[in-house]
This record gives sequence, structure tokens and C-alpha cells, in this order.
Amino acid sequence: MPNTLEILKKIKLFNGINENLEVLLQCLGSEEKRYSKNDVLILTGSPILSVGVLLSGELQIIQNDYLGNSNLLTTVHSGHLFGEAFACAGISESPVTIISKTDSHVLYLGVDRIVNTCPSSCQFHTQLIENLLKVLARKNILLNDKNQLLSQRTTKNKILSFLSLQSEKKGTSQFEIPFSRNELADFLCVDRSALSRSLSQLQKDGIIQYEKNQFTLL
Amino acid sequence: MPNTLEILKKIKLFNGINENLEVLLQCLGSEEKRYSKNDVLILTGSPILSVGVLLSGELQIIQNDYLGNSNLLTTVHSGHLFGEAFACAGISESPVTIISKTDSHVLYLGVDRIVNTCPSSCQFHTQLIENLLKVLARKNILLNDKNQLLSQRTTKNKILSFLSLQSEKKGTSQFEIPFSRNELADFLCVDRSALSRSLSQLQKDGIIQYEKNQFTLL
DNA sequence: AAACAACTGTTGCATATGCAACGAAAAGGA
DNA sequence: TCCTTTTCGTTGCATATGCAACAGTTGTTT
Repeated sequence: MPNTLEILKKIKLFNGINENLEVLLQCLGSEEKRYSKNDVLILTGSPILSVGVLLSGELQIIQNDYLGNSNLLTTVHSGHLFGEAFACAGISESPVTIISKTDSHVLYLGVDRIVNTCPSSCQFHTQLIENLLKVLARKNILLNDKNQLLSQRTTKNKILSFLSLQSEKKGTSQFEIPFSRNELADFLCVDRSALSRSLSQLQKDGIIQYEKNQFTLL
Repeated sequence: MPNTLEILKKIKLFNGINENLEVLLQCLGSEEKRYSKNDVLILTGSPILSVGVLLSGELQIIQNDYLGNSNLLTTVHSGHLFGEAFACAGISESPVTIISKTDSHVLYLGVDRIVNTCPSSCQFHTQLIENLLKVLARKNILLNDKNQLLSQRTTKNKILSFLSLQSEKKGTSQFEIPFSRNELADFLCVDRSALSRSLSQLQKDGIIQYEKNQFTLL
């Protein structure tokens, strides 16, 4: 149990409530669960009423295609939230299936208990709500950024969008990217060879310069 | 002023607080402002601390490119929120510029006043917070859907993704889409002629069928 | 009726992209 | 060190896409 608390203290959702976490969890009526590899946490169509916090292990969020093909949407890593959008949106049926890729350990927080400040009106509840808003809002911004990137029609423009975002984030025109070529291709939703080709062309045209993962915008 | 209230009552953010809106607005310390055509509401780099509600008029949200080109991100229509993600994310500088395309009328709600339930602890405050969470969460889901759509690499797959989402939403395999061909091409981020071409091919291959804006998935 | 504009489908063409395959370089393990 | 695996760039090729231009349709205005 102290282990659980240690993990939670590092999570953004609990920023600023470190000392009183235990009290808050009581007040929220949180629930811990353990899963084995390949267990199903949420099945498509079942209700989602709780925000999940993955304490350990790895989850996969899977969506069923229009053809019935199931495809992987995201992988959830230890220390991250999942299901928070669905839970907060108040939709009745989950559009996704969530399974445990490894053995895992999850904390569930009921949304209604988060929103409705407790009778004892503990002061950290307000902080929790603010944090939850912040988490959702930031995800929103990230999704927006990615959207803008993906709406570029050519690979070169996708690359430039990505690099300029990175540059902006780091504050310099020279920076390191956190992706391998393979991962970058996946992120930009383009073919790896097309990515390589476009990168070389951009460099040949004197627009960018790169060496491994070190990039410079010119 | 009664006019303002009438508009607000129809907005999702105020769902379930219709009767006591006036009280709530007092309690929130809201602020109304009027703008003329081409006025700047928010300039890139300035702080965003409030959620905006557009009561009348039309706004444009503009982002400056890495090359300095300004390009239109969204148009905000009467009755919709704007800036809510930035305000809730607690970021210090707006990454976008917001201008008034027409004369407009805006209501601002400070995020801190929303999050911190008022001393008089009016019961509708909780509802407001829940609504705000719901708005953010739903936008999140929408953005996610669009993301999945845009991550399709071919025009045909983008079309099929879009149509299956529509079909799912309407609950039938035959449905009407809310876009003209031009708008659909913009939405899918593809060329209009490429869209037309792919649509005919899909129909010829017996995968879909359409007549004007009436579509059927086969 | 005539003229005009908006929307949609079609086509030709240059180019970009996905795909598959190959080889070089780097990283890691035995 | 040797061998294996992974990563990355390159290339050939078939296909898809963006772009521009044109035509048919519809609806609106004059």
C-alpha cells in the first residue's frame, strides 16, 4: 500500500496533494485491482464510469474496425491515466476494449466521486478537480497539435511541422528528437522509406540538417 | 441581458443549471465584452485565464506557422466555447491569436472561479464543473476520432473511416453526411478531385453506394 | 430567356508515396 | 572476435495523389 502511494505522488493528477493523498483516496472511495496478462479490463460496449490509473504493467487500448478488424490505438504505460475521457464524457458504452498486456495493477477513481466534493469538503478535492481539468485540457492540446501535423498533405510538410513543433518546445533551432526513424515514421503516419527520402531531400535543399537524432532548422 | 441568458441556457456548459444561471454568473464574476469586426481578442503570447463563450458573431483562431505564415485553425460560431483548453491547461502564453471576424459579443468566465467552488458553495457550481469536464472530454474524443481518420494513409481508407464513423453515429448503414464534397475533402485533408475519384472507385467496386449526400455502406 | 456562379465529376499529367528488397553501418550477445 | 539483430539509407517500380483544366448540372440573378 505504501508502494501505491509512492507511485501516485508522481502522477500529475495528484499534483499538490502529496501529503494528504491517503485521506483523499479514502474520501474518493477508490478501488485497486490486479490483472493477469491478457485479462480484459473493459470490453467494447460496457460502461466506463471510472478514471483508471495504471500503477504497474502495460495496457493496450483496442478499437474494432468497421470490418471487424481490431487495431491497437494506444499502449498505456505505468503511471499514466486511461479511460479518463470516456469516463468524463459521460458516454454509456465504451467504444474501445482495454486489455492487460502484462500482469498489471490498477487504481480506479469514480468520476462522480471526483466531481461531487465530499461532505467533509476536504480542501484537496478542489485541487484534484483542477488537476483533472488540466490533464484533459493538455491532452486536448496535444491532440490538436498532432491533428495539425497530420493534416499536412505531404511528407515534407509533416516533417517540417513536426520539427518546428519540437524546436518551439525546446526553444532552440537545434535539438534532439525522441524518436527513432521507425517511430517517427509511425508518428507521422508515413512510410519509413518515404520519410528517409524526404529527410535527405530536405537536407539537400538546405532546409534542415541532421545527424542521427540531432536536428537543426535552417 | 435577458438576451444573454437565453443564449447561455442552450449551451452545454450550462446544462442543468437553467433556472439559477443568473445567480451562478454573479458567483463566477463573469465578464461580458463586445468586439468590432477585425478586433483582436487574444494575441499570440498573451495569457489565457478565461473560458470564452461566444454569444454572437464569429471568431477566427489563427496560428502562426514556423515560416511566419498565419493560418486559420478554426472558426468559432455563436454559442460555442473557445480557449477552454488553453485556460484549463494552465499554460502561460497563448499559442494562437483570436480575432473577431464580425462584430461579436463574448462572455468570459475565469477558470479559477470555476474550479474553486464559491464560499456560499452554491450547488450549481458542481454541475458547472461536471459540464466543463464533459465538454473537454468530448472534444478529446472527437479529436481522437479525427486523428484516427487522418492517420489512414490512403484516401479510400480515410473515406471508409469517415463513413463508418458516421454510420456508427447514426446507427444505420444508410445515412446522410453533413458535408458538401468540398467540405468533405477539407475535412479529410485530401484533394477534392482525389476524393471524387476515390468515391467513384469505391462505388464501382461495390463497397459503398451514394447519391448526393446520401450514403450506404455495403 | 439569358447570364452567371456554385458544385460536382472527370481526365491528363507530373510528382509523391507505399511497398519490397538490398546493403551498409551500428549495436548487442555469445 | 565473430555472429546476429537492428537500424537506416537507397533504389526500382507500380500506384496514388495533387494540381489544373474542362464539362455538365443546378440554382440564382438580371
